[in-house]
Amino acid sequence: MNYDFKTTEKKWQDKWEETGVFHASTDYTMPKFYCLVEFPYPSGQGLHVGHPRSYTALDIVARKKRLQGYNVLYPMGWDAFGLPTENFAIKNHIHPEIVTKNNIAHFTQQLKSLGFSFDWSREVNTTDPEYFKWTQWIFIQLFKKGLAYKTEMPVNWCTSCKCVLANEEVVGGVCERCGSEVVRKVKSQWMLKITEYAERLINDLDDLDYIERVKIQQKNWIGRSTGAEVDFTATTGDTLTVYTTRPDTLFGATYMVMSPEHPLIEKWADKLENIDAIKAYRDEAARKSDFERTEVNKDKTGVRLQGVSAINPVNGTEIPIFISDYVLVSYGTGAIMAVPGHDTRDWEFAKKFELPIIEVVKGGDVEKEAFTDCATGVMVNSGFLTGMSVEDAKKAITEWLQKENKGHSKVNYKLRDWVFSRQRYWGEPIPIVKCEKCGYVPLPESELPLRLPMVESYEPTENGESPLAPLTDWVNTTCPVCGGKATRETDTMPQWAGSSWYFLRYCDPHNSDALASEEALNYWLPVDWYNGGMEHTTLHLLYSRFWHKFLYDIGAVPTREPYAKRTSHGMILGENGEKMSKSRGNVVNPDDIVNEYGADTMRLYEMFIGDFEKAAPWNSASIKGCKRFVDRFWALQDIVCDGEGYTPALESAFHKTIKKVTQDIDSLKANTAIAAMMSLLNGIYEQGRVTADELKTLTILLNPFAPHVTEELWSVMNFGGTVTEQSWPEYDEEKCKEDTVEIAVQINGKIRQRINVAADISQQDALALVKADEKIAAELEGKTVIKELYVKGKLVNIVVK
RNA sequence: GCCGGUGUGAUGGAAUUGGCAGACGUGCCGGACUCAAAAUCCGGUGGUAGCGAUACCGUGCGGGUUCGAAUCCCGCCACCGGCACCA
Repeated sequence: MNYDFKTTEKKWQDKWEETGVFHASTDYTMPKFYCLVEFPYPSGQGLHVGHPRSYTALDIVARKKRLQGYNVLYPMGWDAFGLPTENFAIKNHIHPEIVTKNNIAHFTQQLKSLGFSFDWSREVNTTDPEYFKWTQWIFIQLFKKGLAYKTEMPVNWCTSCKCVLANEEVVGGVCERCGSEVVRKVKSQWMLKITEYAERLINDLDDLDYIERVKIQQKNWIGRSTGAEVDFTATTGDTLTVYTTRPDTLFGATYMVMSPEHPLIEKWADKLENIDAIKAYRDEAARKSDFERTEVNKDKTGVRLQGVSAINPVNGTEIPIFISDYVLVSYGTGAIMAVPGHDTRDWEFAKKFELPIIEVVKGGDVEKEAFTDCATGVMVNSGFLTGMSVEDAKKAITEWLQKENKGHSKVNYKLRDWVFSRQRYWGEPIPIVKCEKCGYVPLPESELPLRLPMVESYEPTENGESPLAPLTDWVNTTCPVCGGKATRETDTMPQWAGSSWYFLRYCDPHNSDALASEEALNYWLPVDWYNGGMEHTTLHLLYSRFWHKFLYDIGAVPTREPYAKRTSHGMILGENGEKMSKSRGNVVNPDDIVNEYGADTMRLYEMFIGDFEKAAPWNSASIKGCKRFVDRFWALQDIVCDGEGYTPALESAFHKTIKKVTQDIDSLKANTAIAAMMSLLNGIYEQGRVTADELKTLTILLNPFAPHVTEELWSVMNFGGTVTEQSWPEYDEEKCKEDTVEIAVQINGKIRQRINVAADISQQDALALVKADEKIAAELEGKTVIKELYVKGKLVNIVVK
């Protein structure tokens, strides 16, 4: 009988929905396992074949954990605010709410057709007011603790989205989402003080089970460096403070550079003889886009300040000051001491402006290039530091600065505060009003959720205002504190807001008194296993760790960290090895695969495609192998024989396969788990029959991967109940071993023969057997044996001369 | 430039405390079934030489360590990802 996947898969999906068999239990005495995948943005394009790669992998984990007796939470929801929906809505004159609803319906149907064991009773949606009520609540708590503040500052402005972007959203100088040019624009913006958590965000990584590349990428992004702040005195009497990671080179500082935007420039305006040239340079720098300004290989430019110079605190030398756009206002103090002998950028600048270069660390040739090696150099021309190693000199000079009150050690981070406002409609309204008397005032919690007003037009404005700004009826309000005139904040939150805490809501999704009950959070947190894309490492993953730590600090959640374990899947590429995209015409639609081959085959194929962590090209031809596997498994029912337990020929194979599949699921190697089951299946067909017990074992093993065909087989075989009610099979370590093994026989490391021996044979016996072999005996004839090696169960190597 | 990763048959990929390279799948070749095709089943399939047993070569390139290297070390090359004037 052929396997009819179409009706069978639908039948079981309906049954799972009806019985709610995958709903997580609220029996908090059971051992728990919280298994999480990144919830999708329900785009108009529907599901991508990349989505099921992650969802299937953790579905396998979730299903196996349930069979092992855990209370498993494997939820799904929608990260539904965002620009594509808004843009589609604008173009087609449909409200974003409707667009979102339709997209979610489509996604839901697609996900259900793949048979994932999500707990649909806990579905969350970031655009649901009952959900974003709590997103707004968290924002208010941040505001109350001084971690949300509004400030005027230069921000990244996407010229196409007409909206500001967080630093994390600017990739290679262009907008992460649309690829358009990003320019600098001064705007008043809500900011979140993620920098306050920089140290903890780095340090706490140590105790987490994240794959190494995620940790490294987050650390690099946060960018901690240790150095010193040094106070130089300007000839105006002002203190000009710089940050440096090389305080040891202080004697080699021959000039200073301030960023063009440095505030002291304004202060010194009347003392600067060339103020016009300075202002012209600053204006030019301001006009440049981020991309132009940070282009690395461009020539150094700058202007020397005429009329003001600085005194090097360590030796009293008067040195010139420049402004140049290679110094950033937003990092350190916005000014540097330049040591051209030992910094590549300073060296280039010094060569161009013909400034003196002093060697203070021996080991290179500072006339040819900057010598930047810290490990081997010895201090020279450096007063009391001369003769020290770089490391010792750093300590000595920092102590000296501290003692002389001219500086101190200092840690800096590349991480910047998070720009949190967006000038768009389809996002959470920021629940703050501006009162003429009281300033910024949060809405009382009783007024949450603050809903989006219904509007006719939500097009972005050219002047950079939010589409909500013209709605005077909504904007004008009264101050919750004094009752006076006030206006609402019209910017909305970025898409990353709702996704920063959604995993908390799954624990208790219908709670109207709190983001989730204490009891539920105590039980479910932390997430035991979280899988998602590498592209979120410095965005969602970092943001949500920040929010979680904040919530921990105010006692709203019981754990310091949200996710105990983080893994990441590789991308599925198009058949031509390029990234899948409409414009490349290489997009594979998961619906087509499910229709043609069925969900089980699709799931197996996506897991079998290769190493889960690596990118893999789609290959239509290879799917057949998985389809054959499903059909051959189904056909096992035709060769079921009498008898119990495992047949002797296959007993060890079964134990080994159970072991392999069990371990491989836990280490995210579904590809080799499937290969092992294919091998076992081949072994069964070679034997020509299978016992009911054997079939039961294989069915349970395969169930997490191919849930439909396994349930159907279980049912037609009348094995009783359903597979989901069974227990995960156990293996016996002893029985994984074969009685006899084939070992390789090497002479001088080259294989000359293979022989069968008892698995537990001693070295002595093995060697005796080997030497009795005709071929080996002939090889050894007339040679001197120097060494004999035996690796148990693997090989014998005889070294001869 | 800095950080991380990858490189294995025709092809996707297996194999890591150093121990039989190429598991499993695809494709291809041959056979069975069929009027025929598809599907299915059986056998073969790294390269070179040979009828053959077998021999030699073989994991990006060049060295090294070792009885033994895809795996470890040194030096390169290519590709992918991230960061990038962060002092």
